[in-house]
Amino acid sequence: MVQDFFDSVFEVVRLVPHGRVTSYGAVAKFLGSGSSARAVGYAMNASHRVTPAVPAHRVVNRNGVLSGKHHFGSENAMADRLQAEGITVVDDTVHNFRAVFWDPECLLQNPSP
DNA sequence: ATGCTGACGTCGC
DNA sequence: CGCGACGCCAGCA
Repeated sequence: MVQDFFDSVFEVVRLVPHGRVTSYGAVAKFLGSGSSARAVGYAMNASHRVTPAVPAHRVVNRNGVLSGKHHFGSENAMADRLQAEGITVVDDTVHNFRAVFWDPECLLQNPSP
């Protein structure tokens, strides 16, 4: 039993591999609530006050757009971090989004400790 | 105490 | 094909 929808989101986001990104809907769907993508996004809002720090910058919308980059203190902070991990970000949008996209369901197919 | 908004996604018309 | 409305959760005025 999950303690909170937020905690679940934080855990999944923290599981995102370095150099990979995921989408709100993917996390929401993984949690079992594909309709709560919005709640996932809002969870990110509270992620900054959670420890350990949640790599919210690795979470983008379905279009691969850095929807919440405005919430990172600096508008370039999110894109800069993604590029620092090897992710190409152009015009606040993740290039080759499909290539760097990481789905939490991957854990179910490749349970890596 | 109540209501609204907000980092999305999916379905319908 | 384009646009709108709905559903979800929590924080904040």
